[in-house]
Amino acid sequence: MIRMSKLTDYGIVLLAQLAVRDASVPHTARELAADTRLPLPVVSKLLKALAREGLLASHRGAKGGYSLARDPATLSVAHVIAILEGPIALTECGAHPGLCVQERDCRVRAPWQRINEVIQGALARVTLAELIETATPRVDALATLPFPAPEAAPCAPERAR
Amino acid sequence: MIRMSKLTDYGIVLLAQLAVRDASVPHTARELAADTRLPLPVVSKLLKALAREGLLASHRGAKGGYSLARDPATLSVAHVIAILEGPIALTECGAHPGLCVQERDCRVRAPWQRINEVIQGALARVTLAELIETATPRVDALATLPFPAPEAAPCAPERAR
DNA sequence: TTTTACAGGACCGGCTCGGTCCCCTAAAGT
DNA sequence: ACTTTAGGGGACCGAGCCGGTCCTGTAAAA
Repeated sequence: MIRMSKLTDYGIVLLAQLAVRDASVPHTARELAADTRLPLPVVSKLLKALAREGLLASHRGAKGGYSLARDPATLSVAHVIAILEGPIALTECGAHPGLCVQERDCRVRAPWQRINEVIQGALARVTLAELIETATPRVDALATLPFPAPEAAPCAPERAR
Repeated sequence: MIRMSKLTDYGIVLLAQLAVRDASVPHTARELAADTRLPLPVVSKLLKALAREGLLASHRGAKGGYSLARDPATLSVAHVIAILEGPIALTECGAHPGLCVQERDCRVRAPWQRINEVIQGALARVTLAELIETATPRVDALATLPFPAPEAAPCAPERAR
């Protein structure tokens, strides 16, 4: 359903949790698992990946744990997603060009690319810092959207398939 | 990778194909399969679903086939996606509230909802008619984006995981 | 030198996705 | 009427990925 994987979601939750905690001391996987009520092995795996990718700094041994490697204000959601689950693209051809038989002369390819850019852009403009602001910021920003509004979308169905 | 399913992608391609062809006569699944180079059974299944959902009009029997049930200019991509793969939501809790243990007191829930709305909005503003315009329209529209730009996203990695 | 905690794997069951097949019914043509 | 065309609605199925577990290192602190 145009979902990102749960793992990625968890990863962001973990980063948010770290951003909220005392930054001067590392936090263990166990701790974060408890905070977020996620299974420890999963948390562990995620933290390792995030550390490997440079988003977290890891500290081994007793009194070890993980801490944010950068300012939450400079870390975009898009970045995290890209790291955790690869390039952001709704369509196959967006992520891995050259696999689709009809890529040449596909009538809808170009517009999809643009849609992808829009989504990528939207995600790139949200920082970890913003995610953890409790007050919902700037609701009016939603009013401004790219693409013209043809008739304000009569499209809010439920389930399907 | 924040993908929609191939089926959905195909569905949109099929709609686009129909929008491009002569609207005064129905087109068969076989025809459309040939046009799009997609396997016939898949095309068939998709067309059935789209017809059932009211996006296409179906005509049985000899000289039968499918035709668009509405003006391409009034059909949003978001609508098609919603029909073909359910509610648009990046996170589980967006589509099916009440399943996540940490939904209460989840620190990042609200912002995600807003991100979902942005994406939903972006998709809602693209019509089938726009998808098939060959000339790429309005590149400058991308400049205007919701959410502030913290540092214009240094995040275009490749692969991962 | 013992304990704590990360590093890096392998591994695995289940579910969904992409794809196929089959039998039925409706509409045209003859 | 009967045959042909083409959609309607299923069931079905294999492969792949996803979410989750586990185990064996190794580094750092006490």
